[in-house]
Amino acid sequence: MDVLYRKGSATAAEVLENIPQPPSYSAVRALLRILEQKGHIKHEESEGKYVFMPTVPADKAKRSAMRHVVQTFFGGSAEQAVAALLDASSAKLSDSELDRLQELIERARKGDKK
Amino acid sequence: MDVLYRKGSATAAEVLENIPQPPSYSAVRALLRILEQKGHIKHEESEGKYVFMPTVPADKAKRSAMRHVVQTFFGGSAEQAVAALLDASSAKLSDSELDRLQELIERARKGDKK
DNA sequence: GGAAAAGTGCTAATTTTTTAGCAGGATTTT
DNA sequence: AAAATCCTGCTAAAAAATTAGCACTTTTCC
Repeated sequence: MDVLYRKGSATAAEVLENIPQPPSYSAVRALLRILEQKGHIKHEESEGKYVFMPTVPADKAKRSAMRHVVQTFFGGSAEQAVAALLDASSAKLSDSELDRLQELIERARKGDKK
Repeated sequence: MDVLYRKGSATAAEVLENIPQPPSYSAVRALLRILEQKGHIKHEESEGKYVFMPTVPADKAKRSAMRHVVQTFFGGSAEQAVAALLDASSAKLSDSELDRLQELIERARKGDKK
């Protein structure tokens, strides 16, 4: 699933390539079949290949994943989660990115008009 | 693992209680044994019970989990991740929390002195 | 102190995953 | 167009996870 969300979609071979300690090609195909049975992914045919993709749209999945991490590791505190995020990648954030974040917070403060 | 990180530590029975669609008690015990074999958790004995806890300290696990989500769902962009976080829980953030976040960003901007 | 309850260690059977490998169809290459 | 390659569908075997359940020890309760 991670591979599919990272890439958006992928063939069985691509999924295999993107797994760290890869199982066999057979196992990947079997897994993709099971995931499809369970409704987590679907596939389309393109040039004779099957291209797999998640059934749950990326937005939903993002929120869900975030919520899960915040719940599991930060006791539900978004503040602490953001702090960890900034801390873990502070070097990578440019000034302009920080500017945009400031603005986001301002917007969150003023109202919840999405 | 999620249960253990959420609660810090737990007995087999507690783990079972905290799993949504719980498997059997036997399965939980077997799983805990396997996780211990693999080195992901350890246990201490307390009043005759085994109390299980993660071997990887919470800090490390937090960062790792965050990095993983940011990589998988936000293409490595911490900014987008923060945005999603704020968006998903904007209603829940108090003014004082937002204040602290502003300050965190300021600190991230000025220097990386941890 | 003794009975009941709760917890672990173990075993064996069932179910699920993982694996290898082959037949057949489609694509690509030459 | 023939050959080679790639990919799916399938089957069968091996490996791993899940389950139930019993013996034994430790706690708890009366």
